[in-house]
Amino acid sequence: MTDQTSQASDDLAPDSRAPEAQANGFATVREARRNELAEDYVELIADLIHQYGEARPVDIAERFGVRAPTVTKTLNRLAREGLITREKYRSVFLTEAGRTLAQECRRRHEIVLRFLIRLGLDPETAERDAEGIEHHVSEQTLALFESYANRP
Amino acid sequence: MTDQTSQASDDLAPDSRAPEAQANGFATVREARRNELAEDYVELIADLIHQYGEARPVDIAERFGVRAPTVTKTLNRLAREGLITREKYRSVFLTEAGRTLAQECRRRHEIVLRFLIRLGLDPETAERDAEGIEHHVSEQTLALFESYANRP
DNA sequence: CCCGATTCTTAGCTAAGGCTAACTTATACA
DNA sequence: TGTATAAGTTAGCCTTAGCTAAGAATCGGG
Repeated sequence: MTDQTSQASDDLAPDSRAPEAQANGFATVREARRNELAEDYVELIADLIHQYGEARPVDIAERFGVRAPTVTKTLNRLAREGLITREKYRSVFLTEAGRTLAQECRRRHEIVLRFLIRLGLDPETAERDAEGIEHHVSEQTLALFESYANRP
Repeated sequence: MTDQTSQASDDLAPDSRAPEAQANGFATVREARRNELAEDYVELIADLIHQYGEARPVDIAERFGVRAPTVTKTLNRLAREGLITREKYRSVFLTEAGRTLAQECRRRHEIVLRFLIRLGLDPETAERDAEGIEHHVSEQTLALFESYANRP
């Protein structure tokens, strides 16, 4: 197995970072992936409380398009992680940590969404893509998105 | 529980789509999340073959920063799904489907990366963010990214 | 006030994606 | 050519995130 990188005129320039750097990158992505669902949940819970005054599992299930037991299980995890508080058979509340996280998520979501729309995307597609993208943008990227969206 | 949306002057405009539309959005995101790892693998395998002439599990493990048995297991899944072929204790090859997917991924990756760099991001952060973002951009967004990156 | 409908939880299944420990195969070099 | 080392696999564990089926709690209208 010989390294063709050093001598190659690589037409497509595949990822040229050292394996370790690349591994760190994937570690970041894996970490982000692990938090995505929690972030989606707190964001939605904040929205529901804002809209309806409370966040009920049944509404969470409907909005996410999953079944009730899935929601129960995930809410238990979020409670374990200190993002929400709850009592059996009652609706859900955010802890201070949960509220903070929700605000961060909302902020990122807004910036990504406004950016995509400003770029020329239709609002529906923008909303869909923002949902996926928001968990994977660094602060640096976010800053660039924001200034693009705010530009005259 | 009363709907405050209709009468509300919502300062932050939380997601105002109908629950069903929102559920479809999340279904899209969940679907994307399910394919992310497979896409990362075929993309890396293609890179390794391009760089070294073959893709060995040990190198895949190093680049992803995971252990060998994890790679074995995932490769088995990819083989089951028809994206790669392999024989025990040998390196990995892409099927036609795998090669096609790898090309798609590479294309998306390139466009997102060039876009982020063009936007002003430093190359390392751009690479990291691209890894996360590339799985969540629609064709429409990709087209906009591309024309932004290609603009004079 | 109570009974049916709704909501929520529990139990138990699947599959993915991590891990370690232990085993097998391949490789390379003395 | 034999054998130590490197590479790959297997077995078995954990967690997460889905699901269905079935049971428990809550709520509202008579």
